Amino acid sequence: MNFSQFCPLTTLLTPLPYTATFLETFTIKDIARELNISTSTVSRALRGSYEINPETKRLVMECAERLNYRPNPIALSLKGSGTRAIGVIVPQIANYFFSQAINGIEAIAYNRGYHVIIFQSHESYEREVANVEQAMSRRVDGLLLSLSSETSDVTYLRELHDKGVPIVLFDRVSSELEVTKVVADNFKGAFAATEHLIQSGRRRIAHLTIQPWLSITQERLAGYRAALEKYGLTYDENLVRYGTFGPNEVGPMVDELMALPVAPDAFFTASDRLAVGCLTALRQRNLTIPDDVSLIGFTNLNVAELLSPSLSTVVQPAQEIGQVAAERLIDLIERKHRAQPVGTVRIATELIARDSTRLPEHIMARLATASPEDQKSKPRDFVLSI
Amino acid sequence: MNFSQFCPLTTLLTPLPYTATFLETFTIKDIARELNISTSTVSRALRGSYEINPETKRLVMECAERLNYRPNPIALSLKGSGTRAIGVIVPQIANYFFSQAINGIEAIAYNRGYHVIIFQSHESYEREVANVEQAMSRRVDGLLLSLSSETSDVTYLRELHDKGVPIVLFDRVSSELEVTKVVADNFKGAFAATEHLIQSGRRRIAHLTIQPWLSITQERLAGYRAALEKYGLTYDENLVRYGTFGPNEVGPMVDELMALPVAPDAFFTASDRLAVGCLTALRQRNLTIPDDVSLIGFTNLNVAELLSPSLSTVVQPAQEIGQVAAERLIDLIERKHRAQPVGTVRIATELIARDSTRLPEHIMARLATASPEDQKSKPRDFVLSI
DNA sequence: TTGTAAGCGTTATCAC
DNA sequence: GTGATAACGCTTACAA
Repeated sequence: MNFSQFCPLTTLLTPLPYTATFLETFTIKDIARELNISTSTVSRALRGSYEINPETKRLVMECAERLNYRPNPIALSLKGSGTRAIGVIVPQIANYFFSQAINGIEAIAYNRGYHVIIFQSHESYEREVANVEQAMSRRVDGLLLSLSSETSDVTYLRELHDKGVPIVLFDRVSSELEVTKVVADNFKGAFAATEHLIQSGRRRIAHLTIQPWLSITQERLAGYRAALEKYGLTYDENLVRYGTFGPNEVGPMVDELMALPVAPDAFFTASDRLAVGCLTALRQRNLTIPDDVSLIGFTNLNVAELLSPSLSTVVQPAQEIGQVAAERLIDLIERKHRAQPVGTVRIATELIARDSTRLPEHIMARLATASPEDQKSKPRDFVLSI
Repeated sequence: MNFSQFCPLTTLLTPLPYTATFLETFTIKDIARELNISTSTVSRALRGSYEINPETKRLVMECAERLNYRPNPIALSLKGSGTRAIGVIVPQIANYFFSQAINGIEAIAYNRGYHVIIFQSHESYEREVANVEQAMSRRVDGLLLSLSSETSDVTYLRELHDKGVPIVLFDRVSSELEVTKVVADNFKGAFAATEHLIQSGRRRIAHLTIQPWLSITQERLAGYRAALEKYGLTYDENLVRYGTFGPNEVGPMVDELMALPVAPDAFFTASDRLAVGCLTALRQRNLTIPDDVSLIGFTNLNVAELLSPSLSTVVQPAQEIGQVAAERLIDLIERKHRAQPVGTVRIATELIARDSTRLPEHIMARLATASPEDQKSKPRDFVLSI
């Protein structure tokens, strides 16, 4: 599409010059042609680089403005000046955590003039690699990714990183990669959740969680154990279950746990799905909250709100994680910090406690008067002897 | 990065030639240089166009394979052969409907070799226009969009469409644009919801809905009215409320409605948010479901599941809408159908009825024995005289 | 059947 | 200060 096509000479001579409308796309060539100067001059004027005649510059700017000139990002990319696009690879978009994270990413990216190209790995290692390759072939300026649960070998990312490609991991990170990472403070979150359950009078806290090899799983488990330890409760591995539970698999798991010699009096779940699955299972089995058990989830705010008032929760700061991750990545891309310290940023989680977690007051009162030994030795009595 | 850099001549002469590893990026030049032929020959061999010496072709293919050659999509775009990317513009990613829709879009796009570039309008007309402009400047092959609630003037899209840019609208569509549209069957969905409430014994059904000028709002209202009419109930505009309610604005609305001379005995809400807000408001006011009122929402499946068993719902087929929209768009881009009929595709909605909507059996029984006139004349008596 | 050269929009490196 | 020119990776007339 050439300028002359829209702006015949006669128009050029009129006092009111042709003005571009929405989405007509002009190039520096068009500007050069109208002003009878060379494209290089136009280019220079536009980015104000070399010393250029102020008058020429003014003319160029004015003309560019009038024609609504927009540099062609594709040509820029070909020249190697970056695409101002970042690739985001997540396991699933239709997962509240990730869609909120993407929301945060997009907000930052937009403000800083970047675009977001989304890829889903669908929890498949192979597809994740393909996605990365695709993103690179589109010459994204950087990569933001949350690893698939299948991914254990990250050498392909290390190669990339060694080649200088800016990479930031978020949420699902790998300890085998020395890149910037942004995660929720899973340890503190799990600690707070467990502590809250203990302070609510619970002693046998089951923990339903996801794949054991994920860093987030390990951190949460560590927080859970640390809280138990602080209150002198023994860690019982029978109470911890790992997996990729479908909605109908949580029920049997709950049954199994409730059939233990000493059944749990609380559940701490590690995800939206698990929280919902567990809640449903408990309801179906006519177990009431908080009389029979407590439930606390590691969930996203909106999900927690939907489930309210049944669910106490540790809120995952999904959006903020996305924001911080995007910020760090773009800083890296633009080399804001010559030597950005490669480290892990932990975003604080928030505990939202609902009454449903807490034992009824009269039982709490009884608990308070019991000696600590008493509490430890016969914990379930206090809870289920209602 | 040149081939010679990785593949010194000596290597070339060995029986086991150099093989590229992940993400080394070679060009047709590299292939040409290694095979001592011209880049054009390589290009032709690669896309099998002109008749080319089968042997040459074989050599080229083999070499391309070995070097893991990937055409540079940016160079292709510059040539004007399309970017194999589609722009998706939605009001909000972190909205379950849209994230599911995007999920469907991405799935189809991936299968057909396209990438998805996401933009959020944040319900702002201005930003929507900016997004479209950005998408076009990135030379996306087509546009998939769901209009912001602020958008009433769509001439900018008409211009684009007239220029031949493939466009498909989904969910939030405009009647002023003659493009392919993909929407949920809002009329039937609303009809089914309303009918279900009526069949569950309700007679004064309030309808909380979103902005009145949106097509989806109008279609739903039409379905609601049609169902009322079918059962001989009069339409009362006092029972219909429009708006962009925040979570704390639904409560007062519910109060207002319950304070009407003849209060509603059911609520039909038009979105996740409204359903949740309404549910919360009812709970806070100690109104029980279904004893006091019924509630049915126009929501997404996962949200409904989260709220289960409190909420009967008409499920929005978000993912399928995304899939169909993406399919139609890519068909358009690839001109599968020379003259694709421009029309509106309506994806069926599904009614999920939970017991919570239905009046208790003994009341239903009383209702059944009452004469139709009786039912019409004193509807609330039947419902609230429990 | 293959090679040469122009061009897509832009910037950088030269000259002038 | 400004204008040619080459280059980015690729496709495609046109020539050979």
